[in-house]
Amino acid sequence: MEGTENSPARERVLTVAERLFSERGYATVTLQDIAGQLGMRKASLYNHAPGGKEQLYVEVMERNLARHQHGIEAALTGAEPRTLRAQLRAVSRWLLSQPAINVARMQRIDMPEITPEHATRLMGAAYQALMVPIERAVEAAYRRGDIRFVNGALVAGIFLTNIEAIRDLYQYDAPEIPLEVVVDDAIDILLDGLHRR
Amino acid sequence: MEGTENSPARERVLTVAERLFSERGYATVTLQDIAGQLGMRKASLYNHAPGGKEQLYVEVMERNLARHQHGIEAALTGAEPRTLRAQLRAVSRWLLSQPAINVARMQRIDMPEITPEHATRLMGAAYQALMVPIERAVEAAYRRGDIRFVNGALVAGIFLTNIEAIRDLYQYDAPEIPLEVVVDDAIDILLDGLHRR
DNA sequence: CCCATACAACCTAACGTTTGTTAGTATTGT
DNA sequence: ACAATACTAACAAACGTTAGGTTGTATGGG
Repeated sequence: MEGTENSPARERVLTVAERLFSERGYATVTLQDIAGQLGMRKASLYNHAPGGKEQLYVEVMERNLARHQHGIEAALTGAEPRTLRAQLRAVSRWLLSQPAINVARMQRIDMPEITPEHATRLMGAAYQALMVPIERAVEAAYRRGDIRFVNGALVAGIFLTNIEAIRDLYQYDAPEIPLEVVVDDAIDILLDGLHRR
Repeated sequence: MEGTENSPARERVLTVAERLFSERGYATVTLQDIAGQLGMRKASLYNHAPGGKEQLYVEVMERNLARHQHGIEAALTGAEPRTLRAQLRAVSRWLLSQPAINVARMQRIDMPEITPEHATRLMGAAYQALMVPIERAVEAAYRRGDIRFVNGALVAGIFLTNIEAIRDLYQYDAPEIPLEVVVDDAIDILLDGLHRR
C-alpha cells in the first residue's frame, strides 16, 4: 500500500486522476470528481494516494509527461517519409490519442496553486517532454535545409498549443469535418504559410 | 446600488474581477482574491455585485469581450498598410495591452463550471468578439488575392491562441527577447510558413 | 479440511478550512 | 441627513484530510 508499488486498483485511480487533471487542471478537479468516476468515496482515494491531492497531481502529471515524451519521440522517429510535415502529423495523432494537455495553461493556471518546488519541477518536466523533442525536430529540419531559420522553442509552443486549441474549439468551428483533417490543415499552414506562392 | 449603474467604486471592483477572471479562470479565482486586491472583505463585494460570483463572472467577461471586439476591430481597420500582416500585428499589440484571455481555455475549463445558459451565451459572445473580426480580415485578404484559401475560423483560433500561448510561455522561452518581437515572429511564421521559398 | 490470521480495498463519520452568501451594523463623504 | 460603502458575524455547503470500522479474499498452520 506504499506509494511506489502498483496494484491494479491503484492503477485505475492514477489513470482517472491523470485524465481529469490533464484535461481540466488542478484546482477545478476535486477529489470527489476522481472518486466519483471510480465509483468510490473520496476518502478511499487515500488508500492509493496517501500523499493527498497535490502529490497525486504531481505524480500523475509526471507520469503523463513521461508517456508523452515517449509517444512524441516515437512519433518523430517513426514518421515516414522523414519530413517535418510527416513528423508533425504523427505527433498530432499521438496528442489526439491522449487526454488533452496544455503546457501554457498549466503554467498560467495550475502552477500558482501548488508548491513552487513542485511547480518548477513539473514545468521542467513538461518542457523536456513536450517542447524539447519537437524543438529538436524543427532544428533538424533546418539543418537538412528544409525550412528557414526559426526559433525552435517558439515553433514547438505554437504547434502544441494549436493542436490543443483545435481540440477545444472543435465543436464550435467545424463539427462536420473530421478532427484530423482540421489538424492537418493547421500543420500545412504552419509549414507553408497563408501567403500565395 | 443596482447592478446596471456605475459608481467609481463599482468600476474598481469590475476592473479587478475582470482581470483576475480573464487571466486565471472562473473556479481558480475566489471572491477573497478579488476583495484582497481591492483591500476589502469579500462580503463587501456584494454591495457592487449583488448577483454573486457567477453573475459577476458573466457580466465582467461580457464587458471584457465587448471591449476586445472594439479593440480588435479598431486595430484591424486602423492598421497601416492595409495588409494582413500589419493587421495581425496591430491586433497582437491590442491583445498584449489587455489582461490575458484564452477562448479555448474558457471553453474547456470555465464553461463546465457555470450554468449552461450562461455558458452558451458567453461562448457566443467570445466567438463574436474575438474570432469573427479576425475571420473576416482573413477572408478579406483572400478576396484581395493576398493569401490562399483557408478556413478563416481555424486561422483566427490559431492566431489568438498563439498570442496567448507566447505570453504564457514567455519567461521559459526567451526572457531576453522583447515579447513583441517573438509575437511578430509568430505572425511571420503564420503568414510565410516555415518552409524555404 | 477448517479455522485463524492478514491484508487489501472500500466504507462511514467526523475534523478543520475555505468558499459563496446573507443579515445587520458601523463609517464615510457631501 | 442620508446614501454609498465598508465592516463584523454567522450560515450552509464543499473542500481536503484523518481515524477507525467492515468486507472479501487469500494464505498458512493445526
